[in-house]
Amino acid sequence: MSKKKNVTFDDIAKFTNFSKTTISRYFNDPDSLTLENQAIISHALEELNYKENKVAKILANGKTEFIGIIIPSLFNHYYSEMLNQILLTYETFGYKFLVFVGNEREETERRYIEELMAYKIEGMIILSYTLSSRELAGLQIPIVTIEREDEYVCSVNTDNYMGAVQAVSLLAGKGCDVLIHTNSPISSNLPAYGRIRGFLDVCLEKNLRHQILYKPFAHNYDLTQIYLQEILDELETKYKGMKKGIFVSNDDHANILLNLLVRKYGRLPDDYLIIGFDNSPVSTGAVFPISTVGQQIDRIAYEAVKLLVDLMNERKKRRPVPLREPIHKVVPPVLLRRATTEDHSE
Amino acid sequence: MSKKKNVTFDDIAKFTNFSKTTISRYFNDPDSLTLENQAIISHALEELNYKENKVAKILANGKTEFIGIIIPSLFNHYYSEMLNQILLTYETFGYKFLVFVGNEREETERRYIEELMAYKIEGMIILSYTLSSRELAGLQIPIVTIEREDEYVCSVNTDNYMGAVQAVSLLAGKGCDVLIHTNSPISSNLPAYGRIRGFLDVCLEKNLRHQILYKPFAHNYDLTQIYLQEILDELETKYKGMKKGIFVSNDDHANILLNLLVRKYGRLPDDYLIIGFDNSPVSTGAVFPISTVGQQIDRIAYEAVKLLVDLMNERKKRRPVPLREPIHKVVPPVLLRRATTEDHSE
DNA sequence: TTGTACGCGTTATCAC
DNA sequence: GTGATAACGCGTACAA
Repeated sequence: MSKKKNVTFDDIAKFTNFSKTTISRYFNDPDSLTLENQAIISHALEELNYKENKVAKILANGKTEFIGIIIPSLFNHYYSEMLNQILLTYETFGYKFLVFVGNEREETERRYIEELMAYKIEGMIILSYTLSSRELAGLQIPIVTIEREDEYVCSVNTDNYMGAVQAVSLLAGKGCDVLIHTNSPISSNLPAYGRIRGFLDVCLEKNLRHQILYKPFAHNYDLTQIYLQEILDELETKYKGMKKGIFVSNDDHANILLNLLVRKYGRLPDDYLIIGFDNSPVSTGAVFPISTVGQQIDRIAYEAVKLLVDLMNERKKRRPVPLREPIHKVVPPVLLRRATTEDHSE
Repeated sequence: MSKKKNVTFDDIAKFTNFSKTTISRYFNDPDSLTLENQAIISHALEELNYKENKVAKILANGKTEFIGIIIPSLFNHYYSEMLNQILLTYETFGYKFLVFVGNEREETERRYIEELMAYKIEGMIILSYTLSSRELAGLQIPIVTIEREDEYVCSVNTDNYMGAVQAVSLLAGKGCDVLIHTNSPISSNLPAYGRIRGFLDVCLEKNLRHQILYKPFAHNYDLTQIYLQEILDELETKYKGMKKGIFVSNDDHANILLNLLVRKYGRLPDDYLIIGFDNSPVSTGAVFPISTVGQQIDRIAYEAVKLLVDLMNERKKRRPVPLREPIHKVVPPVLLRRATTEDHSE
C-alpha cells in the first residue's frame, strides 16, 4: 500500500495469466483478442487501477505526439488568441503542445529548440520571429511558421495584401479626399508588408491622393501615443478640411488614434475615418467601435496544425517524399465595418 | 547516411572505448572523470553529433520535468498574461509546460488530466474552475490553483479583499456621496468574493452610503453593455446630482461603462468616478485611462510555480511529509490611480 | 576513476 | 489468437 509502484503490463499479465504481449494488443488491436478475453483484461484494469504510461510507449515506438511551439510574448492579443486556437486543435488531431515563450534572444530560442528536440517532438510551430527561416529549415524536423519571414519553411499567413485592398477600398468608397496609411518601416519579406503594398497598389490604381506615414515601432503605450499624436498633428495641418481615411497598421494603434481625437473633440470628427487591422478586442471595446480587417485566427491556427500534421505523417512513411518547395498557405481576412468608417456626422 | 538512427551512449562508448556508464557520468557527474577523458568524450559528441534523448532519461529516472496546465480560454487577457508569466519561469526552474485549454466541460477536463498523468507530469497548475478542488485533491499529485475555489488544494491568489479596500478608500477619499459596486452574483468560496466583502466592510465601517448592483455574468460584449447601460440608467436617476464612486468588478466592464458615459457626454462627467480591477490593457488603452486595482500577475505566476516546485521536491524525498493543510498564498494588489478617479472637472 | 548488469514500461518481431 | 524475447536509450547499484 505504501510503496505504490505503478501497475504495469507485467502486473496485468500475471493477474490475468496472459502475456505482456496480449495486454499490449488489448490496447492497440483489441479485435485480435476474443471478446471474452477482452472482458477479462478490461476487468483486471479496473481491479488493479491501471494507468497508462506514455513515456514508455514513446521510447518503444518513437511517437511522442508532441508539437513544440515558440511564441513571442502573449501580452499581445493576436499571439495569445493564436495560441489558444492552436491548443484547441488537440481535440481534432490529438497532438500535445510544449510551449515556450520566445524572448527575442537568438541564443535563448536555440536553447528552447534543443530542449524541444530532446523531448523528441514530432514538429514545431514557430510564431517567434527571432531565428531566420533558413536556420529553421536546417533543423530537419517538420516546421510551420505563422505570420513571419518564411522563405525556407512552410507557413500559414493572413492575406495581408487583400486585407489592405479591402480596407482602402472601403475608405475610398466613403469618399475620402486623402488616404493615409500609418506603419512602421518593416522588411519586405514579412507577410505584413503586404499591407503596405496593398495600400499603395489600390491608391495608385484608383489614382487616389495618399500618403504613408512611418514611425518607428514603439514597444510601449506612451511612446506609441506620442508618435500617433505627431502623425495626427501633421494630418490636422496638412489636410485641414479634407476627409481623411486612415488605414492604421493595427487595432491597438487605431484605438490610440481614436482616443486622441475623442479627447480633443468629444467625438470622432466627421472628417476622420479610421480602420485598423486584426479585429482584436480593443477594436470592439473602443469608445466607438473601430472598423478593422479581421484576421481569421481560428482558421489560421487550424490550417497551421493541419499542415504540420500532414508533414509529420509524410515523414512517418517508409519512403517519405521530401518537399521540393515550402508550402505557403494563405487565409483571407474579413472586413468588419463598424462605427469609425460609417458616416458619423449628426 | 540515409538511415540516420539516433546516436546513443552506446555509439559514443564504442567510439571512445569507454563504457555507457562513463558516458552517462560525463553528463550527470562530470567531475568524476579526468579532465582528459572529459575532453575525449566531449570531442566524440561533436564528432558524432550527439543529441540527448530526454524520453529515455525519463523512463530511467522517472523525472519528466513536466508541469501540466489547464487554463480557461486565453481570450481573457488575465489568463493569457498569467500563462505567459508561468511559461517564463522555465528560465528559473527548468520545468516544461504541457498546456491544455479547458472548455468548461467536466468530462473533457478529466480527459486532459488523464492525458497529462499518462505523460507522467510531476505537478499541475490549474486555472480552470470546472473541477472542484476536492476532486483535484484526490489526484495524488502536487497541484496549485490560481484564483479559483481552492478549499482542498494549494493555491496562490490576489488579495482581493485588500484590493477592494484600496479601491473604496480611494473613492471615499475623493469625497464621493455614494459608493457603488457592480458585480455578478458569485459564490462566496471564490477568491474574487473578497472584492464584495471588502467593499461592504469599508462602507459599513466608514458609514458610507453605498449599493451593490448585481447583474448576471454575460459572456459577450453586447449583453454586458446592455447590463451596464441598465446600471447606468439606474444610477443616473437614483443618484442624480450626487458624486458617484463606482467600483466595477473588472476593467473590461469599467471600460464599457466609461464608453457609455463618454458617448453620452463627450467626456467623463465630474460626478462619476470609476475604478476597475486587474490592470488589464483596456484600462490603459481606454479613452480616459481607468484607475484600477492591479493584480501582480508576474508575482502570482512565480509564486505558484515556486510553491509547486517545493511540493514536487518534497515528494521526491525518501520520506515525504504530506501536507496537513493546503497552503494558500496571497499576493497583494497594487492600486493604480489614473484619470477616472482624478478630478476631471475643467 | 571506470565497468557490469539490470531496470524503467512499453512495442515489435517472430514464433507457435 | 497468443506468447517469448528483444529492442528503445538512459540511470544506477554494485563491483572492480
